[in-house]
Amino acid sequence: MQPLADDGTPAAEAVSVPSLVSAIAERESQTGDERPRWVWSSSARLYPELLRAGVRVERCHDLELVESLLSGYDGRYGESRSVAAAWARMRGEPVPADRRPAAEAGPQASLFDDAEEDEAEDIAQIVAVHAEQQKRIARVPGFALLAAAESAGSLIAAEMTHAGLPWSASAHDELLTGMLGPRPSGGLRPRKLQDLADKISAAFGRHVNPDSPAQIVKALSAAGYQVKTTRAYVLKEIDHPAVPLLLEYKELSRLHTAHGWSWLDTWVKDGRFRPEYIVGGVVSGRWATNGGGALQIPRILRSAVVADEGWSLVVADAAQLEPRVLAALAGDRAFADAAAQGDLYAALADAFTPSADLTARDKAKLALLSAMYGGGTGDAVQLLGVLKKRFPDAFGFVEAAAQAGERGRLVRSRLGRTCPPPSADWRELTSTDEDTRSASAVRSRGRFTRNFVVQATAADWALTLMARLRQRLTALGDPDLVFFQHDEVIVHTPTPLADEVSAAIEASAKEAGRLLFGDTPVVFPMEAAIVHRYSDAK
DNA sequence: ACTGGGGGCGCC
DNA sequence: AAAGGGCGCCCCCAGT
Repeated sequence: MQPLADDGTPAAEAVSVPSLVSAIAERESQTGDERPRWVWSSSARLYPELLRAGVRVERCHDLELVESLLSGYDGRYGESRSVAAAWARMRGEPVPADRRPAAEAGPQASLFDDAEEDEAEDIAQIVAVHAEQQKRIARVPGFALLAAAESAGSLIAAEMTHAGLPWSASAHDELLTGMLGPRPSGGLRPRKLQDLADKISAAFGRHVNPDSPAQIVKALSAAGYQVKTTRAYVLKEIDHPAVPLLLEYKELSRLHTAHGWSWLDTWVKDGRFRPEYIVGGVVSGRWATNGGGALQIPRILRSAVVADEGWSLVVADAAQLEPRVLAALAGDRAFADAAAQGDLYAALADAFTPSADLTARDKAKLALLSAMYGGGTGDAVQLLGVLKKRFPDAFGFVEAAAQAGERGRLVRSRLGRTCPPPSADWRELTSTDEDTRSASAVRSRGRFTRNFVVQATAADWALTLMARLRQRLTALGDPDLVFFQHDEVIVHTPTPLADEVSAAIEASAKEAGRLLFGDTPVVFPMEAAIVHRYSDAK
């Protein structure tokens, strides 16, 4: 493994060093311009080992992530993004198979110790692929920022795993015990769940496993209620004594299975929750996680996220991010004026008439969500009409994205992240003659591209925010980014620095807006709460 | 015994 | 007329 320090010299010379970790540490300990942008194949594979050795790097260029972005832009999705594959493609040679299947190419693989093995990266390939990527990046406005932000994200992801989210196992355990009863031994249900299961069977007058939707459907049918699914919102409409028990069972059962004691045993060590974040794991640019369900932590468990003594959590989320992104993207003057306000939905409310069950603000929110997600049943049809009339450019922007999708075309985020092309199956389903083509497949693709432009640009914004914030936090010293969930961040900081962290977050949010959209009236408020427990925010 | 699709639901 | 974006994780259950 031979990362290349790209310090501006056109042809870098290869230098052998006795210890790569030490060599990187030494360069990073220098000041200002002496610190390079490290060009390497993958932060996910290489950076954790550096962090364990106590070395942080300021900047990098992650060749694999950038290769994914570039090939996606060219409409080639899912092809191998390894340096060797990129090298072969640029020379028109046969693309070698990945050495390791994607599933094994995780960050646990270490490349520092076996530079002589076949894992060794060829520095000539790295130089050439990097140069080629630079050329491709320069052709697309915004892509330089996207590549830099994605690469910064790859550093942040590894650093967040390294730092871990402060997690109180005892608070978590107490919460579970309070809600479920004492921790059961073996594979038994906790007492509270078993009680509910017994009562559910009693209410139906027959044995019913509440974990089995099929059994619930049958039991309800026997009781005279025909349902197709047993989702909570369907059950809520049914007047049967088993229903409240089932709803309570579902909620507690989910807590137990997804974030119960076994989760605690598996994921929390030494007061830290360390999920593995997957940068670029979602096509829209959102992150995914591998194991731990880090992006689906139930709100109730936020009381287990507790700062260390003398430290605080600075919790901040972007308010109404996606509609603001739409406003900035669409350049709709009237809509952007509303998005210049602290409460965008309230600012739109005067376009809507309140009804018995919905305020004008509720209606504005519903109309916007429908426009961005492709919904629009019942009431929303009329609300969408209002949106179309009052904010034609904003409405037209998402409509155009939907139409592009329905025609099989690609759409992109502000910075150029591109949606995957439709599958061969989709082309087959939608390209046949009028009688047999699948209208639902066409519409489904339209909903996807309609949402993509907004969700992916929101991800552009969030990633840019994170990159800027990371730089500001480095200047402050001790504060650690410890959590990132789409439009929300948590920083763990010595309490005396908390105000400065808050200011850094707000400044970074403003800066992200400027970097993406330039001079726009749209604001991106991101107000931070300084708390000891996550649950105390908001 | 294992696997993969589907149901259901947590988060945004 | 109806039409609801993106994920990860658990369990069930049918197929092998």
